Amino acid sequence: MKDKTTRDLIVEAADQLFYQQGYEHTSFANIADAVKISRGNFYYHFKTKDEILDAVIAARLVNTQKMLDQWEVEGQEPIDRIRCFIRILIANQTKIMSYGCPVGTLCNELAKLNHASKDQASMLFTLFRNWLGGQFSLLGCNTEADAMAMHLLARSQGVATLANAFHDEIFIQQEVQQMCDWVELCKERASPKVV
Amino acid sequence: MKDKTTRDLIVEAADQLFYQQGYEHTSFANIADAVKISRGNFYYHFKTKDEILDAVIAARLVNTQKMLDQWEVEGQEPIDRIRCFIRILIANQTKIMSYGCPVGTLCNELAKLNHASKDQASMLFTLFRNWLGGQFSLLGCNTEADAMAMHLLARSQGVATLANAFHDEIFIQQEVQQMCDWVELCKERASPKVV
DNA sequence: GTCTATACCTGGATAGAC
DNA sequence: GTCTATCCAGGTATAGAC
Repeated sequence: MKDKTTRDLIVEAADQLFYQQGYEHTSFANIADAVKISRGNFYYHFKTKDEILDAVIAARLVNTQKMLDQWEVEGQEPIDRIRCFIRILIANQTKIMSYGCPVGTLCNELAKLNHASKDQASMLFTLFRNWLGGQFSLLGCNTEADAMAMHLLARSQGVATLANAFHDEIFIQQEVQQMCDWVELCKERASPKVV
Repeated sequence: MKDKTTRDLIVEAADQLFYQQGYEHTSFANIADAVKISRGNFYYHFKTKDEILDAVIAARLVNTQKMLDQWEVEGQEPIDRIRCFIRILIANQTKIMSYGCPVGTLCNELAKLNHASKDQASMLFTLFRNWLGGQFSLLGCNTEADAMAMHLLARSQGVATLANAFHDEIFIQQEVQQMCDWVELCKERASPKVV
């Protein structure tokens, strides 16, 4: 269970490099160097570059789902769980300022390439969307739960894009605070405290 | 004043292609085809691909400034002008759903390439930021004007990213409406109507 | 200013030895 | 399963004729 196969190592390295350099800009040589295997060996594990991309997306889907499951445990109330989501902007702020959001930037790139796997990449967003939608439902925002999930997802995406462009972590923190306030407000509107 | 030079045509074609396909994915051959000149001729006008990128960014800066100046004329009140900004999401929704925001996606790509011109590309955001900041100041939100500009910029970026991933124009329209409502609220808070 | 031809390199992909 | 050697396409860039 502990030692990773070469295939796993390739996927892991590719995942990182695709994030940091972009899919197209990352060559087999780059990945091979990172894993410390020869380029030829590569093709034993993956026949094409597209196959690696698919494997990377699949791995991200699994890891994302795990993270969501984890938040389900960590956050007692729906509002706490939503805050877990918002706070990834803080937790990952250094990376975000350098490379943007891993999901958003990948979707952007694949859309421009009109790549066959672009819809698969969007599934990463769908995972967050559905999970957030579920939390907003639990919060009492039944009819608008999905719209609110999309709204929050969009705001966090925008923050990542601008934080990347301006390298501004104060901005991230301000916006995170505002998003938390907004969720709080949503909750109160959905089930007003009886005073 | 009317006939465009070959250089202008190259910049125009490159601008479009960089937007639709991304900078890296666009080859000289692509641009040459679009302009209907030979690849060789290319190098008479630009020595390297980076030079074309710089020219494209410079052109976008000029065009963006023109657009902002235009909004200054079109919108009587600051709030009308800010609405001009918000509504580009609607005006360009088809393109946005296919290729995302031209500014955000370019900045993302150049950041990953760690390209020398990435800061120049971010200047496009700065143009919007400062202009919006000016409008929010006029609206009466003096101390927070810049933060509000950044907030609105971020929200529109996020909307573009998700609209691209989900190809959802209803979502764009809903979010545009919410942004307009938010600006309205900002205005009222800054200078409350005396009833 | 525009063209053709071409040099040169990188990157994806294959073949076959070990 | 991993390696070396190699092929081939495509992309940047140059030279030089017109």
